[in-house]
Amino acid sequence: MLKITKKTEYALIAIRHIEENNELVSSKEIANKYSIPRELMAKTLQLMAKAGYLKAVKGSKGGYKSQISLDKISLKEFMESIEGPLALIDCHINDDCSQFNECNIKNPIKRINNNLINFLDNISLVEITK
Amino acid sequence: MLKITKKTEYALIAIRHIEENNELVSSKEIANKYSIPRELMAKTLQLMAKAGYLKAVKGSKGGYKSQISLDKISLKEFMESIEGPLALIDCHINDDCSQFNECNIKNPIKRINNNLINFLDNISLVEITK
DNA sequence: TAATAACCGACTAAATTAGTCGTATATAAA
DNA sequence: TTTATATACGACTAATTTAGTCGGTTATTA
Repeated sequence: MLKITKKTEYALIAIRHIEENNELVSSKEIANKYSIPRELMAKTLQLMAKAGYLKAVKGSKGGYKSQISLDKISLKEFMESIEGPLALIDCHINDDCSQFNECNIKNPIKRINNNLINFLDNISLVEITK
Repeated sequence: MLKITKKTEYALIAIRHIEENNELVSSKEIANKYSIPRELMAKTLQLMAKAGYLKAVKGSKGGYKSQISLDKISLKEFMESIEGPLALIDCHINDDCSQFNECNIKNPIKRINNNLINFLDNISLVEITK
């Protein structure tokens, strides 16, 4: 419960590593260094490139470099671009909960959810490098 | 990611319902009203009774009643008594992560995790009734 | 042209979460 | 004293989500 996924974890490890390297860094290199399955690391980096956080360079000697300022990105934004919208329970994303009408906690949970999102939105990615 | 479980959700629904009823309330009654599987609701209520939040009364005409003041319990405390210790990633609970030595985000994540726990510890269960 | 790296989708495996079932015990009422 | 109904509890199955793998393509360097 309340866990972050490995994908997100790997993404954070990668973004910190890349940020601390001026050179191009390959997925293989990161996977090796942190004992992360190669394919999974590769896929995650591709997601991050797609989201605009990284610049990808193909071919031999290729790899990734950072394309962002960590202090401009919130943890919330970063996580959502990797995993999709965050919500404590699903009815906050898709309104199709059959129990919805009777549910006596939807409003309180909604409120707490918003506060949580806000909490994550106030944490900048720079925090990861400290 | 970052979801709360149905068990926790059902527990919150139940605690609010019970709190707003002076009489004994049975698991069946709650399960019916909120379209929750009976057995699951029953099990969850048993957990809550074990944790001391509810008083259980056996037998026909039996059920549960509240044994706490919601404002005395934090969301963190409540969730943990139902689901066990909260942590964004497992290495914060059991120290046996094989990637631990190389991990470059363990400290930042630990910090963020503590802040999150703190956030939940500052929300009282009364919030659920508002 | 060989080696290497990003790219991408489909797939399988593992783990967690959700829900079920059977059986025992306690209590109230017919 | 029997029947109905409630909690108690552990073992089990089903469903969903998360983690990881595989095969093939494209781009670049040497």
